[in-house]
Amino acid sequence: MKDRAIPEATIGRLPVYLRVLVEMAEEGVATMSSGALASAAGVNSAKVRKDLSYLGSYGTRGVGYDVAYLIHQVRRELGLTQHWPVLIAGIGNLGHALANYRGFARRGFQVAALVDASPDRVGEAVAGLPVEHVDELPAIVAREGIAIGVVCTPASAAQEVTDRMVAAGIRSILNFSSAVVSVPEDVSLREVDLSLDLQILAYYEQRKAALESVGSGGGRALTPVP
Amino acid sequence: MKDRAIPEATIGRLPVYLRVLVEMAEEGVATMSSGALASAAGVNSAKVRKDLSYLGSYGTRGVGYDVAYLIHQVRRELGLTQHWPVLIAGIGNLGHALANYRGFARRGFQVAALVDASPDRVGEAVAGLPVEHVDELPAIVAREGIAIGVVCTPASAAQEVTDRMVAAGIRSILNFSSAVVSVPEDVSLREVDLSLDLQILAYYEQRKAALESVGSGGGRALTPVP
DNA sequence: CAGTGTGAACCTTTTCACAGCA
DNA sequence: TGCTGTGAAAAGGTTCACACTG
Repeated sequence: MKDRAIPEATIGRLPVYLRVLVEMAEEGVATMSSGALASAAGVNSAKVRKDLSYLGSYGTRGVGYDVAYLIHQVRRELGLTQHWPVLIAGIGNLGHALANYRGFARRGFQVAALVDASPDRVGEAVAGLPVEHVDELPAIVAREGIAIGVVCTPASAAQEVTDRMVAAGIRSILNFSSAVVSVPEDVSLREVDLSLDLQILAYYEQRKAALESVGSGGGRALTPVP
Repeated sequence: MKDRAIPEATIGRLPVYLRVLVEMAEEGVATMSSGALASAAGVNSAKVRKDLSYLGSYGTRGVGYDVAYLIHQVRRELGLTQHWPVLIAGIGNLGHALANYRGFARRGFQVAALVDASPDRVGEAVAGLPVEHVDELPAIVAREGIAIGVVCTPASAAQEVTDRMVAAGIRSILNFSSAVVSVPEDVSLREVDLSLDLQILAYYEQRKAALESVGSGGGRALTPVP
């Protein structure tokens, strides 16, 4: 291990390792080698070792890593030893689904409040929580100690609701709306586009189809490509 | 522009550019510079130019890019000029939300079939489609010409339903279940973990909190870090 | 002796900087 | 003059390979 700077790429993989480790712990596995963890996480073992070495030297040569201890260390590094109250804005289809999603709570993210701009939805109960009006944001953030805001509104409302979140003191925002929004420099923002990976799959699918038609019917026969 | 190999990093950004371009086209913008596109997409302009140069030389020096023409080129490259019938497996909260998600259809991905393993759900109509039984997969894939399968089942069922999709001839799979699944080499697979970005935000949030406590109450005062 | 931890080599991606064109 | 297209430099990330250790 070295200094305090963990590469971004590693941070992005820690949640994956954590999921595997927790699963293994539940199955009673006490110890795991980098190779085993790698194949369960879908990466290679050198990467696992390098990633984990940024957290410290928590492995045992000739044996592997203690699963329970490593879970603790990864959680600590990611900041998952504390609870993070989350607010969801925009209770449409997706907001609904996320409010009910078990995976959040399981990882320490408690959905603590829901807001929407439509008076029709305000008052409705979703996932055991009342939908409140977006005008209440500052009060809700203070009341629940909201740390992270999740934007599930239509694209047209995304920037406005983001601005309101920032004004209410939220400094980490996860944006599911398909609109690019901007935030002040001290606010963390991540954009998730549900159709992005579908588009990437389409690219590779098209590519496969192109290769095949060359190989079979199309032009001259060619060596099939990896 | 050079040969036929577009870097993966670029492929991942093309959908973002496309979204911006379509939005601009709708607002009547005819021409856009790399700088304008960059700031709307949240990247820098050199990256935009390099990315677009892989598609060909479609810009005009001193002017910028023709929005409509560029949209066409990006769509062509991503394979979005054709339609891709999509099947969703696992009609829980998330499956429901995705079945109703407008963003898919808008980008050429028609949700053409829904399957579930629970007899309770089979027959139910969701988003105007009947939920069918997962046993019907081969018939459905043939009938609808399914190109892409989306896994929204609980983690425990993910590998099985994936195997069934592969057996039925699907060769592109998008996995929303929080389980790592494996597929044969000729099948494309992408994993989306909805709580991953939340965990990454937690990491940075924790970091900000740590820096602050050092700056104010904690130890010696320190220069605040970017 | 199996498996970690890590420098060093390698590859990919980003950024710079500027020549060249509309 | 303003903005593209692109080599070349820099940064970042991955993989190799092996010394070292429980």
